[in-house]
Amino acid sequence: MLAEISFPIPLRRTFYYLITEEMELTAAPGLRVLAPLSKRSAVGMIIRVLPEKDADLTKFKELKTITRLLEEEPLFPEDALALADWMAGRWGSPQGLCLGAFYAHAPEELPGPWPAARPESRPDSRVLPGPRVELPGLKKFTDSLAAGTPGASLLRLAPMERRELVYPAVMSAALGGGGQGLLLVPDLSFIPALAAALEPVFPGRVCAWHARLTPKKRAEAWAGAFDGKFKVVIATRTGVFLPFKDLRLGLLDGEHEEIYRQEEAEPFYHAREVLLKRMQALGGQAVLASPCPSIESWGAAAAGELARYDAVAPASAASAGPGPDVRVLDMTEYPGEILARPLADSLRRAVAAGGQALIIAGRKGYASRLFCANCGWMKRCKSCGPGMTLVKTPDGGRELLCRRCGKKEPEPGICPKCGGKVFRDYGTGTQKAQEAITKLLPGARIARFDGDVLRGSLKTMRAELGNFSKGAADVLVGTRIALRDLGAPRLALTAFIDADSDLSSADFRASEKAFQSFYGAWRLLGPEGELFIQTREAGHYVFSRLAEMDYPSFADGELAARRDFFYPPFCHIVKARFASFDRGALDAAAADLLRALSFIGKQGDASEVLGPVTPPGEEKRRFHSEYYLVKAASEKTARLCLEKALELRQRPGVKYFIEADPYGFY
DNA sequence: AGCACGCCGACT
DNA sequence: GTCGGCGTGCTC
Repeated sequence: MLAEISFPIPLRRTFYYLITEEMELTAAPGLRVLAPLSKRSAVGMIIRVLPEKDADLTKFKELKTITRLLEEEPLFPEDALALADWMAGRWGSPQGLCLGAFYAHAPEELPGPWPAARPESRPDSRVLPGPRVELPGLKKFTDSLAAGTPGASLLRLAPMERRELVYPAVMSAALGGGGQGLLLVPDLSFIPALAAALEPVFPGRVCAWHARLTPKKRAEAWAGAFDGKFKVVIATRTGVFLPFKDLRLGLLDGEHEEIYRQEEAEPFYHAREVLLKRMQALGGQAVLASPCPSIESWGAAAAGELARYDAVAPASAASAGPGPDVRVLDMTEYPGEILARPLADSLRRAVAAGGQALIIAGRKGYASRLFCANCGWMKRCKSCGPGMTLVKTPDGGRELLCRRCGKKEPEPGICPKCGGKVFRDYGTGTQKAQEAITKLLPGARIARFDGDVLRGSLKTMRAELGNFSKGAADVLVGTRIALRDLGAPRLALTAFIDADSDLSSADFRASEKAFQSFYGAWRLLGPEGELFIQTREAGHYVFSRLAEMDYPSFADGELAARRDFFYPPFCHIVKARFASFDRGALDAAAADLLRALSFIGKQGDASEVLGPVTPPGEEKRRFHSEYYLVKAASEKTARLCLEKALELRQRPGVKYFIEADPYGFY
């Protein structure tokens, strides 16, 4: 007999090995094996056991034999093989690496009495009731969890979250009948407080999992989750692959956070999707929680795929209470000003009163939008919405570019609204903002936090932020990154100098991210605080319900826009980028791709191929690069496109970058 | 990913 | 004359 083995190596193929007669009794898919591979020994996983006659062995000369089986029963009660296959198709990484994510941290020798110690779990008398939480809507949700019906839900949290109260209540309700819970968090810094909050409910059985564990702690955590010693594991992204004896609840905190997407190294995946798939395979419960859910999840809830619960007071009641004030400033009314008058006045007042302010400027290196100097009219992209950017053409001319879809148009000579002939560009980076504030507040202490400081050194960066938090500066000028790393100060004022730089970015998620930034900035304010947002697009729906921090209104509007412009969750995007010094080879590679994707658009759905897009500024280089985007109407079509793009025979001298669900397009 | 092979530069 | 840089190729 043969075993087909998958190894955690970046190869898109599996290997056949002989198994001994002794192994034949227990060898089965899902078991790890030790086997000679090349000139070393490697751990892999059996994906199939088959008779020799069923395998095509003509391509190689020698069959090796498996050294030994590492266990007698699969590590994962759910089908890890099926999950890995799904991951591989969904994000295009080799199946072996996807499967490897599940067992990469497993010790070669499994701990304890095993597999005997895997009894059915029973209601657990050691689970104590969770804390009492008075949040409208939460009781209904915890009751539904306690009923134990398998399914997935979206839990929208109150603006002031109170996760340390809500999550213990959720875990207690879901696990009272037995089983284990997994709590995934965006960052390891969230773990200690949540662990402390969960400890009273599951005394001695709360465990942490993250990348910085020492090898010993790591082995303990892995084994404790595996054999059921731990009731709840609080983990960062990679925790989604941990083994559990009896996983009943997977709870994803801050489900909108981009950190859940693994894009730096293979295997590529999104922990949110893996968790949903895994809990579905287990027949357990999945909960996605966030005060401002991703539009993907919002859409899934609207489509009935997720049950939505709102653990918040109704918007009307929330806006009636005292809270930070939100003011959207229409910059067409303040032509030429970096800080509009109302913002300048408030800023001066706030700092004079001893308060601190955070000023968010536009991104560095951001190419600004073009608008009419007379009436403020701005050229927008017809097919996807955002303001267009002025760029130089290879022959030295100028044209307008949509940074989102790559559409190009000639530069307008005359404003279609007022007939004006003078156009100006608009956009303010941190440096310009700092100068303006220095001028406005001559005596103030101003700190800066942006890409330049970041690149300087990690220490400088920490120092700047730390000093500001300690009150050593009155004003912090930074980019959006500053929001993420600032602790929890009680600010008197925060302001977005150029909110449009976020809205017009290359990413179709721009509005969603912008709202999340506004929300994040708003949370940093003290009760009397003020949030200012300067924009030339005051009519944009992102601002319409901002005053009440009314996320559902925004999300409904954004979802409608995604439907109109055919963006996720209504389509699946596959991006294929080619790079080469050889123009001809690059063109040939692109032609290969278009040939392979020629079925797109012929099936009567809305699927389409966009491109080629040349990243701006690269037109004249000796080194060529361009990309195509497939907007596929279904996940199935997207998988097919991804598969075909990955199967392309690679032309020499051309680099291929194939990606599912690209976040930024450049 | 490992691991080996192999082909050029700079060192005891 | 060897040590060692990392480009290339292979793994049942």
